[in-house]
Amino acid sequence: MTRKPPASQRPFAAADHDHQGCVDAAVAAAAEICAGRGARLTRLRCRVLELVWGSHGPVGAYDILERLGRDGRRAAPPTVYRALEFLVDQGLVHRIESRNAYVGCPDPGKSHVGQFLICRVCGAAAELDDGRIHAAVARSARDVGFRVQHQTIEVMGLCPYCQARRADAPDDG
Amino acid sequence: MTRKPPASQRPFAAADHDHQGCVDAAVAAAAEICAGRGARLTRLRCRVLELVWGSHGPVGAYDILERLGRDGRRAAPPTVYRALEFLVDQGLVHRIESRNAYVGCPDPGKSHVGQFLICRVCGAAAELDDGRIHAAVARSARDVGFRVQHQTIEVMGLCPYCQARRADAPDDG
DNA sequence: CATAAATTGATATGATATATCGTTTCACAA
DNA sequence: TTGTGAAACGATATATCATATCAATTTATG
Repeated sequence: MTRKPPASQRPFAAADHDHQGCVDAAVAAAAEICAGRGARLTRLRCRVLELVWGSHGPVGAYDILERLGRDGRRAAPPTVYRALEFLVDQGLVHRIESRNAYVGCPDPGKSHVGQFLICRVCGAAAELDDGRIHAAVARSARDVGFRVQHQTIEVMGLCPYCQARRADAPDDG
Repeated sequence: MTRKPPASQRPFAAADHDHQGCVDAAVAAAAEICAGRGARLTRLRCRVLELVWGSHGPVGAYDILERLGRDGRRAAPPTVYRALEFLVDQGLVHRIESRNAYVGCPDPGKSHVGQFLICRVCGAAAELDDGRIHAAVARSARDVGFRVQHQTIEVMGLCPYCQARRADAPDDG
């Protein structure tokens, strides 16, 4: 379907990548998934998905609201939150709890509970789906008799590009 | 210092435990830690710590605010948030990102980045400090060139007691 | 005591999220 | 085509969580 390597091999996008391609791919994948489920990816929901994909970092609901307004579309908070709820339910978007924000899922057909690496400098997020992490959490929980329903794993730090940039200009901190 | 087993062996408290003992122990540990650091555990901060320890579950800042008010103490949001900031900085309290709430650290002398198991039914939280989880996350991040600064790991599910209770009355869901 | 620093009080506001109800759109059947 | 019910959306109001700012008070210390 695509010539790109799988998500696991390109967790962070380069600064000069073709981002419109990311948006288009996300919309196409979403359309296919929703069609297969009888879920309705309406114009509004599709537009919100595009806006979530405005960058590779988590985007706040009110940022999306403001950008919808720029479209000329009148919108209030519930409009955005309902669209986001739909997208999250369909696994097309993930909520980043530690940021109160939302990020597109790069592989919505597959992983629905991932781990997120978020760069403190550029804000980019990468989604991993590492079975070892999942298993380590599951095992540790089981050891204490806890039944896991959902894992929230969000890691803050520096992405490879921003590490390199910092090395170029070490006076920044 | 104490005859209780270590935190790793009692992650969830039984419903009928002596909770005042938990509060007293938390305050005593906090006093000792702050004294050792020259940090000031003022009356206000100590009271907020007690209120965070009002239960074993995460407590919202505005719940604390309301309870401070019941003391007869006039308080505004910044008062509570500043006290919480101090307590979090000292490692006496942790913020639960997925709940926008705060929970006491059961072992503040030791672990400062843990993993949290939170029961959806009773709200109780258990703090783990499992090196295997930490290591799995660190390794996975390193594999993609990400430099980890902070891990947020919050797991929702059912604690042992609520699992047992649900088994007793399976018609609840 | 005098002073500076830390802490707390008080007011205002920003940021995130949901409850509720009326209207529009859509799928589908008659 | 049109009627119908369900889903989606618009609109208003309000709830919930958090911080900026500056004044007053308390504390450590010379």
